[in-house]
Amino acid sequence: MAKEVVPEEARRRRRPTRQGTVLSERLIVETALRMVREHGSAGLSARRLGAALGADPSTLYRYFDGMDGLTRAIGEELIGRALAGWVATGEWRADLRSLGLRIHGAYLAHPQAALLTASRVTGRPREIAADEAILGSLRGAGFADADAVRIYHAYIDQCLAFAALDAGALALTEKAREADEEMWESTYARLPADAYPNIAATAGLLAERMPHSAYPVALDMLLESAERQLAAGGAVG
Amino acid sequence: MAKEVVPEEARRRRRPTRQGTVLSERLIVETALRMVREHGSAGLSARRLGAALGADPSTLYRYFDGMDGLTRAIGEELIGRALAGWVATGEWRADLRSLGLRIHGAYLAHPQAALLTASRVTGRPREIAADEAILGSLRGAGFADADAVRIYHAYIDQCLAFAALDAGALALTEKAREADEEMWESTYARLPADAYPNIAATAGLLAERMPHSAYPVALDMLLESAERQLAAGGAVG
DNA sequence: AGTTAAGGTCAATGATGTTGGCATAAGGCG
DNA sequence: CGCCTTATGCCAACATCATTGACCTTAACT
Repeated sequence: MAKEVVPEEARRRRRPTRQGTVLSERLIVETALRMVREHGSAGLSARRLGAALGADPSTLYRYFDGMDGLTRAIGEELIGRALAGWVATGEWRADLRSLGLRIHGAYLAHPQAALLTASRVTGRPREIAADEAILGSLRGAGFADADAVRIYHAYIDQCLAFAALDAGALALTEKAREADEEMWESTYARLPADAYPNIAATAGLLAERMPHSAYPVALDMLLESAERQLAAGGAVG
Repeated sequence: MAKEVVPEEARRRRRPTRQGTVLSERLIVETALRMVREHGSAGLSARRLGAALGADPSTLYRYFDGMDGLTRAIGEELIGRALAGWVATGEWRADLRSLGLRIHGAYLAHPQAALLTASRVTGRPREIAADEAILGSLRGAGFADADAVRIYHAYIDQCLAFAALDAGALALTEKAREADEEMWESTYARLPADAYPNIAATAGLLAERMPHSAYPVALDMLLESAERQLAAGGAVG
Protein backbone atom coordinates (compact mmCIF):
# COMPACT_ATOMS: atom_id res chain seq x y z
CA MET A 1 0.00 0.00 0.00
CA ALA A 2 1.19 3.50 -0.75
CA LYS A 3 2.80 5.06 2.32
CA GLU A 4 2.01 8.61 1.27
CA VAL A 5 -1.29 10.17 0.34
CA VAL A 6 -1.11 12.04 -2.94
CA PRO A 7 -1.99 15.71 -2.33
CA GLU A 8 -5.10 16.81 -4.13
CA GLU A 9 -3.39 19.31 -6.45
CA ALA A 10 -0.87 16.71 -7.62
CA ARG A 11 -3.56 14.25 -8.62
CA ARG A 12 -3.43 13.64 -12.37
CA ARG A 13 -5.17 10.39 -13.18
CA ARG A 14 -8.84 10.29 -12.28
CA ARG A 15 -10.07 6.79 -12.62
CA PRO A 16 -13.79 6.21 -12.20
CA THR A 17 -15.05 3.82 -9.60
CA ARG A 18 -16.57 0.52 -10.56
CA GLN A 19 -19.94 2.14 -10.08
CA GLY A 20 -18.93 5.10 -12.19
CA THR A 21 -18.32 7.98 -9.77
CA VAL A 22 -15.13 9.99 -10.12
CA LEU A 23 -13.64 10.62 -6.68
CA SER A 24 -12.07 13.78 -5.31
CA GLU A 25 -11.20 15.07 -1.88
CA ARG A 26 -14.00 17.58 -2.11
CA LEU A 27 -16.59 15.00 -3.13
CA ILE A 28 -15.58 12.73 -0.29
CA VAL A 29 -15.76 15.49 2.34
CA GLU A 30 -19.14 16.68 1.13
CA THR A 31 -20.54 13.18 1.04
CA ALA A 32 -19.25 12.57 4.56
CA LEU A 33 -20.84 15.80 5.81
CA ARG A 34 -24.14 14.79 4.29
CA MET A 35 -23.97 11.34 5.87
CA VAL A 36 -23.19 12.77 9.29
CA ARG A 37 -26.06 15.20 9.04
CA GLU A 38 -28.57 12.63 7.83
CA HIS A 39 -27.69 9.56 9.83
CA GLY A 40 -25.92 10.95 12.87
CA SER A 41 -22.23 10.71 13.54
CA ALA A 42 -22.48 7.02 14.38
CA GLY A 43 -23.57 6.57 10.78
CA LEU A 44 -20.19 7.65 9.47
CA SER A 45 -17.86 4.72 8.90
CA ALA A 46 -15.29 3.99 6.25
CA ARG A 47 -17.42 1.16 4.93
CA ARG A 48 -20.63 3.14 4.74
CA LEU A 49 -18.90 6.17 3.25
CA GLY A 50 -17.37 3.90 0.66
CA ALA A 51 -20.77 2.44 -0.13
CA ALA A 52 -22.31 5.90 -0.46
CA LEU A 53 -19.56 6.88 -2.88
CA GLY A 54 -19.78 3.63 -4.78
CA ALA A 55 -16.19 2.83 -3.90
CA ASP A 56 -14.28 0.36 -1.80
CA PRO A 57 -13.58 1.56 1.76
CA SER A 58 -9.86 1.12 1.28
CA THR A 59 -9.93 3.61 -1.55
CA LEU A 60 -10.38 6.37 1.03
CA TYR A 61 -6.84 5.74 2.17
CA ARG A 62 -5.64 7.05 -1.18
CA TYR A 63 -7.07 10.44 -0.17
CA PHE A 64 -6.71 10.63 3.63
CA ASP A 65 -4.35 9.04 6.11
CA GLY A 66 -7.15 7.29 7.96
CA MET A 67 -10.49 8.34 9.37
CA ASP A 68 -8.69 10.90 11.51
CA GLY A 69 -7.41 12.81 8.52
CA LEU A 70 -10.86 12.73 7.01
CA THR A 71 -12.39 14.16 10.16
CA ARG A 72 -9.81 16.94 10.21
CA ALA A 73 -10.64 17.82 6.63
CA ILE A 74 -14.30 18.02 7.62
CA GLY A 75 -13.40 20.38 10.47
CA GLU A 76 -11.61 22.75 8.13
CA GLU A 77 -14.64 22.89 5.93
CA LEU A 78 -16.80 23.67 8.97
CA ILE A 79 -14.79 26.68 10.06
CA GLY A 80 -15.13 28.08 6.59
CA ARG A 81 -18.90 27.87 6.71
CA ALA A 82 -19.35 29.26 10.21
CA LEU A 83 -18.71 32.91 9.42
CA ALA A 84 -19.92 33.15 5.85
CA GLY A 85 -22.54 35.86 5.52
CA TRP A 86 -22.35 37.43 8.97
CA VAL A 87 -22.23 41.23 8.99
CA ALA A 88 -21.90 43.54 12.00
CA THR A 89 -24.65 46.14 12.50
CA GLY A 90 -22.84 48.23 15.09
CA GLU A 91 -25.20 47.27 17.91
CA TRP A 92 -22.64 45.39 20.00
CA ARG A 93 -25.02 43.29 22.04
CA ALA A 94 -27.14 42.24 19.07
CA ASP A 95 -24.04 41.56 17.00
CA LEU A 96 -22.45 39.36 19.62
CA ARG A 97 -25.72 37.54 20.11
CA SER A 98 -26.20 36.73 16.44
CA LEU A 99 -22.56 35.79 15.96
CA GLY A 100 -22.63 33.45 18.93
CA LEU A 101 -25.76 31.70 17.75
CA ARG A 102 -24.30 31.44 14.26
CA ILE A 103 -21.05 29.80 15.34
CA HIS A 104 -22.90 27.50 17.70
CA GLY A 105 -25.31 26.52 14.93
CA ALA A 106 -22.62 25.90 12.36
CA TYR A 107 -20.83 23.54 14.70
CA LEU A 108 -24.01 21.75 15.66
CA ALA A 109 -24.83 21.05 12.05
CA HIS A 110 -21.85 18.69 12.11
CA PRO A 111 -21.45 17.36 15.63
CA GLN A 112 -18.72 14.87 14.96
CA ALA A 113 -16.36 17.45 13.53
CA ALA A 114 -17.33 19.96 16.20
CA LEU A 115 -16.17 17.60 18.92
CA LEU A 116 -12.75 17.31 17.37
CA THR A 117 -12.08 20.96 16.69
CA ALA A 118 -13.90 22.92 19.39
CA SER A 119 -11.06 22.93 21.89
CA ARG A 120 -8.27 23.81 19.49
CA VAL A 121 -6.81 27.21 18.67
CA THR A 122 -6.26 27.11 14.96
CA GLY A 123 -4.80 30.54 14.37
CA ARG A 124 -6.20 30.44 10.87
CA PRO A 125 -7.42 33.52 9.01
CA ARG A 126 -11.11 33.09 9.60
CA GLU A 127 -10.71 32.41 13.29
CA ILE A 128 -8.54 35.51 13.60
CA ALA A 129 -11.16 37.54 11.76
CA ALA A 130 -13.82 36.43 14.21
CA ASP A 131 -11.65 37.33 17.20
CA GLU A 132 -10.92 40.76 15.78
CA ALA A 133 -14.62 41.36 15.22
CA ILE A 134 -15.58 40.36 18.76
CA LEU A 135 -12.86 42.46 20.36
CA GLY A 136 -13.81 45.34 18.09
CA SER A 137 -17.44 45.14 19.16
CA LEU A 138 -16.53 45.23 22.83
CA ARG A 139 -13.94 47.99 22.61
CA GLY A 140 -16.21 49.98 20.34
CA ALA A 141 -18.94 49.68 22.93
CA GLY A 142 -16.69 51.38 25.44
CA PHE A 143 -15.16 48.55 27.44
CA ALA A 144 -11.65 49.16 28.73
CA ASP A 145 -9.07 46.83 27.22
CA ALA A 146 -8.77 44.57 30.24
CA ASP A 147 -12.56 44.22 30.51
CA ALA A 148 -12.91 43.64 26.78
CA VAL A 149 -10.37 40.83 26.89
CA ARG A 150 -11.95 39.25 29.95
CA ILE A 151 -15.41 39.30 28.42
CA TYR A 152 -14.14 38.20 25.02
CA HIS A 153 -12.51 35.19 26.60
CA ALA A 154 -15.64 34.17 28.48
CA TYR A 155 -17.77 34.79 25.39
CA ILE A 156 -15.80 32.76 22.87
CA ASP A 157 -15.07 29.89 25.23
CA GLN A 158 -18.71 29.75 26.28
CA CYS A 159 -19.73 29.54 22.64
CA LEU A 160 -17.25 26.77 21.80
CA ALA A 161 -17.92 24.94 25.05
CA PHE A 162 -21.66 24.77 24.45
CA ALA A 163 -21.01 23.79 20.85
CA ALA A 164 -18.90 20.89 22.03
CA LEU A 165 -21.36 19.87 24.74
CA ASP A 166 -24.40 19.98 22.50
CA ALA A 167 -22.48 18.32 19.71
CA GLY A 168 -21.58 15.56 22.11
CA ALA A 169 -25.25 14.95 22.78
CA LEU A 170 -26.05 14.87 19.10
CA ALA A 171 -23.10 12.64 18.36
CA LEU A 172 -24.40 9.89 20.61
CA THR A 173 -25.89 6.75 19.20
CA GLU A 174 -29.57 7.01 18.50
CA LYS A 175 -30.22 4.61 21.33
CA ALA A 176 -28.04 6.44 23.84
CA ARG A 177 -29.63 9.79 23.02
CA GLU A 178 -33.11 8.44 23.46
CA ALA A 179 -32.08 6.94 26.77
CA ASP A 180 -30.78 10.33 27.92
CA GLU A 181 -33.93 12.15 26.91
CA GLU A 182 -36.25 9.62 28.47
CA MET A 183 -34.31 9.88 31.69
CA TRP A 184 -36.16 13.10 32.51
CA GLU A 185 -39.53 11.43 32.24
CA SER A 186 -38.71 7.94 33.44
CA THR A 187 -36.48 8.76 36.39
CA TYR A 188 -36.70 12.38 37.43
CA ALA A 189 -40.46 12.64 37.06
CA ARG A 190 -40.96 9.71 39.44
CA LEU A 191 -38.80 10.73 42.35
CA PRO A 192 -40.61 10.90 45.67
CA ALA A 193 -41.65 14.44 46.53
CA ASP A 194 -40.61 14.17 50.16
CA ALA A 195 -36.99 13.28 49.42
CA TYR A 196 -36.65 15.46 46.33
CA PRO A 197 -39.12 18.29 46.73
CA ASN A 198 -37.44 20.64 44.28
CA ILE A 199 -37.15 18.15 41.44
CA ALA A 200 -40.67 16.90 42.03
CA ALA A 201 -42.07 20.42 41.94
CA THR A 202 -40.43 21.18 38.61
CA ALA A 203 -40.41 17.77 36.89
CA GLY A 204 -42.68 18.86 34.07
CA LEU A 205 -40.65 21.96 33.35
CA LEU A 206 -37.45 19.95 33.42
CA ALA A 207 -38.64 17.29 30.99
CA GLU A 208 -39.72 20.01 28.63
CA ARG A 209 -36.59 22.10 28.84
CA MET A 210 -33.64 19.77 29.28
CA PRO A 211 -33.58 18.08 25.87
CA HIS A 212 -32.88 21.47 24.25
CA SER A 213 -29.70 23.53 24.27
CA ALA A 214 -29.23 25.98 27.11
CA TYR A 215 -26.85 28.07 25.05
CA PRO A 216 -29.25 30.86 24.06
CA VAL A 217 -30.19 31.43 27.70
CA ALA A 218 -26.59 31.29 28.91
CA LEU A 219 -25.48 33.63 26.13
CA ASP A 220 -28.14 36.18 27.01
CA MET A 221 -27.16 36.02 30.66
CA LEU A 222 -23.53 36.62 29.79
CA LEU A 223 -24.38 39.57 27.56
CA GLU A 224 -26.71 41.04 30.15
CA SER A 225 -23.99 40.88 32.76
CA ALA A 226 -21.56 42.53 30.37
CA GLU A 227 -24.00 45.33 29.61
CA ARG A 228 -24.54 45.94 33.29
CA GLN A 229 -20.80 46.15 33.88
CA LEU A 230 -20.57 48.66 31.09
CA ALA A 231 -23.35 50.75 32.58
CA ALA A 232 -21.69 50.63 35.99
CA GLY A 233 -18.62 52.01 34.30
CA GLY A 234 -16.05 49.71 35.77
CA ALA A 235 -14.71 46.24 36.29
CA VAL A 236 -16.72 43.85 38.40
CA GLY A 237 -15.59 40.18 38.21
CA MET B 1 -27.56 -14.38 29.00
CA ALA B 2 -29.36 -12.65 31.78
CA LYS B 3 -31.61 -9.93 30.38
CA GLU B 4 -31.48 -7.80 33.48
CA VAL B 5 -28.52 -6.40 35.33
CA VAL B 6 -28.70 -7.10 39.06
CA PRO B 7 -28.57 -3.80 40.94
CA GLU B 8 -25.54 -3.46 43.15
CA GLU B 9 -27.40 -3.44 46.46
CA ALA B 10 -29.27 -6.66 45.57
CA ARG B 11 -26.06 -8.51 44.82
CA ARG B 12 -25.69 -11.35 47.30
CA ARG B 13 -23.29 -13.88 45.89
CA ARG B 14 -19.79 -12.68 45.29
CA ARG B 15 -17.94 -15.26 43.33
CA PRO B 16 -14.26 -14.70 42.70
CA THR B 17 -12.95 -14.52 39.18
CA ARG B 18 -10.78 -17.26 37.74
CA GLN B 19 -7.81 -15.08 38.60
CA GLY B 20 -9.10 -14.50 42.08
CA THR B 21 -10.41 -10.93 42.14
CA VAL B 22 -13.83 -10.29 43.63
CA LEU B 23 -15.76 -7.92 41.40
CA SER B 24 -17.99 -5.04 42.38
CA GLU B 25 -19.44 -2.08 40.57
CA ARG B 26 -17.15 0.20 42.49
CA LEU B 27 -14.02 -1.81 41.69
CA ILE B 28 -14.90 -1.84 38.01
CA VAL B 29 -15.51 1.91 37.85
CA GLU B 30 -12.31 2.71 39.72
CA THR B 31 -10.30 0.41 37.50
CA ALA B 32 -11.84 2.03 34.44
CA LEU B 33 -10.99 5.50 35.75
CA ARG B 34 -7.41 4.43 36.30
CA MET B 35 -7.18 2.96 32.82
CA VAL B 36 -8.59 6.10 31.24
CA ARG B 37 -6.17 8.28 33.16
CA GLU B 38 -3.17 6.15 32.26
CA HIS B 39 -3.90 5.20 28.68
CA GLY B 40 -6.31 7.86 27.46
CA SER B 41 -9.97 7.48 26.69
CA ALA B 42 -9.26 5.44 23.57
CA GLY B 43 -7.55 2.87 25.76
CA LEU B 44 -10.79 1.89 27.46
CA SER B 45 -12.45 -1.17 25.96
CA ALA B 46 -14.45 -4.02 27.39
CA ARG B 47 -11.68 -6.44 26.55
CA ARG B 48 -8.89 -4.43 28.12
CA LEU B 49 -10.96 -3.59 31.18
CA GLY B 50 -11.74 -7.26 31.56
CA ALA B 51 -8.07 -8.13 31.29
CA ALA B 52 -7.14 -5.50 33.88
CA LEU B 53 -9.73 -6.94 36.25
CA GLY B 54 -8.74 -10.53 35.57
CA ALA B 55 -12.20 -11.32 34.26
CA ASP B 56 -13.86 -12.18 30.99
CA PRO B 57 -15.13 -9.12 29.08
CA SER B 58 -18.62 -10.52 29.03
CA THR B 59 -18.68 -10.49 32.82
CA LEU B 60 -19.04 -6.72 32.67
CA TYR B 61 -22.52 -7.23 31.28
CA ARG B 62 -23.51 -8.69 34.63
CA TYR B 63 -22.85 -5.26 36.12
CA PHE B 64 -23.68 -2.77 33.35
CA ASP B 65 -25.99 -2.87 30.38
CA GLY B 66 -23.13 -2.34 27.98
CA MET B 67 -20.32 0.16 27.69
CA ASP B 68 -22.93 2.88 27.74
CA GLY B 69 -23.98 2.05 31.26
CA LEU B 70 -20.37 1.91 32.35
CA THR B 71 -19.80 5.38 30.92
CA ARG B 72 -22.72 6.73 32.90
CA ALA B 73 -21.37 5.12 36.04
CA ILE B 74 -18.02 6.85 35.50
CA GLY B 75 -19.79 10.21 35.16
CA GLU B 76 -21.72 9.49 38.32
CA GLU B 77 -18.49 8.78 40.18
CA LEU B 78 -17.01 12.09 39.07
CA ILE B 79 -20.03 14.04 40.24
CA GLY B 80 -19.96 12.13 43.49
CA ARG B 81 -16.39 13.18 44.09
CA ALA B 82 -17.30 16.80 43.41
CA LEU B 83 -20.21 16.69 45.81
CA ALA B 84 -18.30 14.98 48.60
CA GLY B 85 -17.62 17.49 51.33
CA TRP B 86 -19.63 20.31 49.81
CA VAL B 87 -22.06 21.89 52.22
CA ALA B 88 -24.63 24.56 51.50
CA THR B 89 -24.36 27.71 53.57
CA GLY B 90 -27.72 29.12 52.58
CA GLU B 91 -26.17 31.97 50.62
CA TRP B 92 -27.43 30.86 47.24
CA ARG B 93 -24.99 32.78 45.10
CA ALA B 94 -21.93 31.73 47.08
CA ASP B 95 -23.18 28.15 47.21
CA LEU B 96 -23.71 27.89 43.48
CA ARG B 97 -20.34 29.47 42.88
CA SER B 98 -18.44 27.03 45.04
CA LEU B 99 -20.39 24.04 43.73
CA GLY B 100 -19.74 25.01 40.12
CA LEU B 101 -16.02 25.41 40.68
CA ARG B 102 -15.99 22.09 42.50
CA ILE B 103 -17.70 20.12 39.73
CA HIS B 104 -15.54 21.78 37.11
CA GLY B 105 -12.47 20.87 39.10
CA ALA B 106 -13.47 17.27 39.66
CA TYR B 107 -13.94 16.72 35.94
CA LEU B 108 -10.64 18.37 35.12
CA ALA B 109 -8.89 15.94 37.44
CA HIS B 110 -9.81 13.24 34.92
CA PRO B 111 -9.81 14.99 31.56
CA GLN B 112 -10.22 11.89 29.43
CA ALA B 113 -13.15 10.66 31.47
CA ALA B 114 -14.67 14.13 31.41
CA LEU B 115 -14.65 14.11 27.63
CA LEU B 116 -16.33 10.75 27.71
CA THR B 117 -19.16 11.62 30.07
CA ALA B 118 -19.72 15.38 30.21
CA SER B 119 -22.59 15.33 27.77
CA ARG B 120 -24.45 12.41 29.32
CA VAL B 121 -27.36 12.42 31.72
CA THR B 122 -26.73 9.61 34.17
CA GLY B 123 -29.91 9.72 36.20
CA ARG B 124 -28.01 8.12 39.05
CA PRO B 125 -28.31 9.00 42.73
CA ARG B 126 -25.45 11.41 43.14
CA GLU B 127 -26.23 13.34 40.00
CA ILE B 128 -29.80 13.59 41.17
CA ALA B 129 -28.57 14.86 44.52
CA ALA B 130 -26.60 17.61 42.81
CA ASP B 131 -29.59 18.61 40.72
CA GLU B 132 -31.84 18.69 43.76
CA ALA B 133 -29.35 20.89 45.60
CA ILE B 134 -29.06 23.38 42.75
CA LEU B 135 -32.80 23.64 42.22
CA GLY B 136 -33.24 23.97 45.97
CA SER B 137 -30.81 26.87 46.15
CA LEU B 138 -32.59 28.72 43.37
CA ARG B 139 -36.11 28.14 44.59
CA GLY B 140 -35.06 28.92 48.12
CA ALA B 141 -33.64 32.22 46.88
CA GLY B 142 -37.08 33.15 45.62
CA PHE B 143 -37.00 32.31 41.94
CA ALA B 144 -40.30 31.20 40.41
CA ASP B 145 -40.27 27.59 39.20
CA ALA B 146 -39.95 28.43 35.53
CA ASP B 147 -37.07 30.83 36.20
CA ALA B 148 -35.37 28.38 38.53
CA VAL B 149 -35.49 25.66 35.89
CA ARG B 150 -34.23 27.98 33.16
CA ILE B 151 -31.31 29.17 35.26
CA TYR B 152 -30.58 25.69 36.56
CA HIS B 153 -30.33 24.43 33.00
CA ALA B 154 -27.97 27.18 31.91
CA TYR B 155 -25.92 26.78 35.09
CA ILE B 156 -25.36 23.02 34.96
CA ASP B 157 -24.81 22.84 31.23
CA GLN B 158 -22.36 25.72 31.32
CA CYS B 159 -20.45 23.99 34.08
CA LEU B 160 -20.26 20.69 32.20
CA ALA B 161 -19.57 22.43 28.89
CA PHE B 162 -16.57 24.28 30.26
CA ALA B 163 -15.42 21.11 31.94
CA ALA B 164 -15.48 19.30 28.61
CA LEU B 165 -13.81 22.17 26.77
CA ASP B 166 -11.03 22.59 29.31
CA ALA B 167 -10.62 18.84 29.59
CA GLY B 168 -10.19 18.71 25.84
CA ALA B 169 -7.31 21.14 26.11
CA LEU B 170 -5.71 19.15 28.91
CA ALA B 171 -6.15 15.90 27.04
CA LEU B 172 -4.06 17.11 24.13
CA THR B 173 -0.52 15.92 23.75
CA GLU B 174 2.09 18.04 25.45
CA LYS B 175 3.29 19.30 22.09
CA ALA B 176 -0.17 20.21 20.78
CA ARG B 177 -1.01 22.10 23.97
CA GLU B 178 2.21 24.09 23.87
CA ALA B 179 1.55 24.92 20.24
CA ASP B 180 -1.91 26.18 21.13
CA GLU B 181 -0.61 28.35 23.96
CA GLU B 182 2.24 29.79 21.95
CA MET B 183 -0.22 30.72 19.24
CA TRP B 184 -1.13 33.81 21.26
CA GLU B 185 2.43 35.04 21.32
CA SER B 186 3.68 33.77 17.98
CA THR B 187 0.70 34.57 15.77
CA TYR B 188 -1.69 36.96 17.44
CA ALA B 189 0.96 39.22 18.95
CA ARG B 190 2.50 39.78 15.52
CA LEU B 191 -0.54 40.73 13.52
CA PRO B 192 -0.26 44.13 11.81
CA ALA B 193 -1.94 46.86 13.84
CA ASP B 194 -3.58 48.46 10.82
CA ALA B 195 -5.43 45.33 9.73
CA TYR B 196 -6.15 44.02 13.22
CA PRO B 197 -6.22 47.06 15.51
CA ASN B 198 -8.20 45.42 18.29
CA ILE B 199 -6.06 42.31 18.56
CA ALA B 200 -2.89 44.37 18.33
CA ALA B 201 -4.06 46.67 21.10
CA THR B 202 -4.77 43.81 23.47
CA ALA B 203 -2.16 41.23 22.45
CA GLY B 204 -0.39 41.30 25.77
CA LEU B 205 -3.60 40.86 27.74
CA LEU B 206 -4.70 38.04 25.45
CA ALA B 207 -1.46 36.09 25.76
CA GLU B 208 -1.69 36.38 29.51
CA ARG B 209 -5.34 35.42 29.82
CA MET B 210 -6.16 32.87 27.12
CA PRO B 211 -4.15 29.89 28.40
CA HIS B 212 -6.33 29.80 31.53
CA SER B 213 -9.90 28.67 31.93
CA ALA B 214 -12.60 31.27 31.41
CA TYR B 215 -15.03 29.31 33.55
CA PRO B 216 -14.77 31.36 36.76
CA VAL B 217 -15.50 34.56 34.84
CA ALA B 218 -18.38 33.02 32.90
CA LEU B 219 -19.80 31.55 36.10
CA ASP B 220 -19.72 34.89 37.88
CA MET B 221 -21.40 36.59 34.94
CA LEU B 222 -24.16 34.00 34.92
CA LEU B 223 -24.74 34.34 38.63
CA GLU B 224 -24.70 38.13 38.43
CA SER B 225 -27.34 38.06 35.72
CA ALA B 226 -29.44 35.69 37.79
CA GLU B 227 -29.20 37.91 40.82
CA ARG B 228 -30.26 40.91 38.81
CA GLN B 229 -33.28 39.05 37.47
CA LEU B 230 -34.21 38.13 41.01
CA ALA B 231 -33.92 41.73 42.12
CA ALA B 232 -36.01 42.88 39.17
CA GLY B 233 -38.63 40.45 40.40
CA GLY B 234 -39.52 38.83 37.13
CA ALA B 235 -38.51 36.84 34.10
CA VAL B 236 -36.18 38.49 31.62
CA GLY B 237 -34.72 36.13 28.97
C1' DA C 1 -27.40 -31.94 52.63
C1' DG C 2 -29.95 -30.53 48.63
C1' DT C 3 -31.54 -27.16 45.47
C1' DT C 4 -31.53 -23.06 42.98
C1' DA C 5 -29.97 -19.53 40.38
C1' DA C 6 -26.20 -15.83 40.48
C1' DG C 7 -22.42 -14.95 38.31
C1' DG C 8 -18.11 -16.27 35.74
C1' DT C 9 -16.59 -18.33 31.25
C1' DC C 10 -16.53 -19.89 26.42
C1' DA C 11 -17.44 -19.37 21.79
C1' DA C 12 -19.56 -17.10 18.15
C1' DT C 13 -21.46 -13.00 15.54
C1' DG C 14 -21.18 -9.04 12.92
C1' DA C 15 -19.48 -4.63 13.24
C1' DT C 16 -15.24 -1.53 12.86
C1' DG C 17 -10.48 0.56 10.87
C1' DT C 18 -6.58 -0.70 8.32
C1' DT C 19 -3.11 -3.01 5.15
C1' DG C 20 -0.67 -5.84 1.37
C1' DG C 21 -1.15 -7.56 -3.05
C1' DC C 22 -3.14 -7.38 -7.39
C1' DA C 23 -5.22 -5.68 -11.63
C1' DT C 24 -6.50 -2.21 -14.80
C1' DA C 25 -6.74 1.81 -17.27
C1' DA C 26 -5.07 6.82 -17.58
C1' DG C 27 -2.07 9.59 -19.65
C1' DG C 28 2.77 10.75 -20.92
C1' DC C 29 5.91 9.55 -24.51
C1' DG C 30 7.87 7.69 -28.64
C1' DC D 1 -1.37 5.71 -32.94
C1' DG D 2 0.27 2.33 -29.59
C1' DC D 3 3.26 1.15 -25.74
C1' DC D 4 4.60 1.43 -20.71
C1' DT D 5 4.56 3.08 -16.33
C1' DT D 6 2.29 3.64 -12.40
C1' DA D 7 -1.59 5.88 -10.07
C1' DT D 8 -5.55 4.40 -8.38
C1' DG D 9 -9.38 1.36 -7.51
C1' DC D 10 -10.53 -3.36 -5.69
C1' DC D 11 -10.19 -7.73 -3.07
C1' DA D 12 -9.23 -10.48 0.79
C1' DA D 13 -7.44 -10.70 5.12
C1' DC D 14 -6.34 -9.16 9.89
C1' DA D 15 -6.95 -7.35 14.41
C1' DT D 16 -9.97 -5.20 17.26
C1' DC D 17 -14.39 -3.86 18.96
C1' DA D 18 -19.17 -4.62 21.59
C1' DT D 19 -22.47 -7.83 22.43
C1' DT D 20 -25.07 -12.29 23.05
C1' DG D 21 -26.50 -17.18 24.15
C1' DA D 22 -25.35 -21.42 26.17
C1' DC D 23 -22.82 -23.54 29.62
C1' DC D 24 -21.22 -24.70 34.10
C1' DT D 25 -19.62 -23.88 38.83
C1' DT D 26 -20.45 -22.82 43.25
C1' DA D 27 -22.37 -19.63 46.90
C1' DA D 28 -26.11 -19.21 49.77
C1' DC D 29 -30.67 -20.32 51.33
C1' DT D 30 -33.94 -23.96 53.00
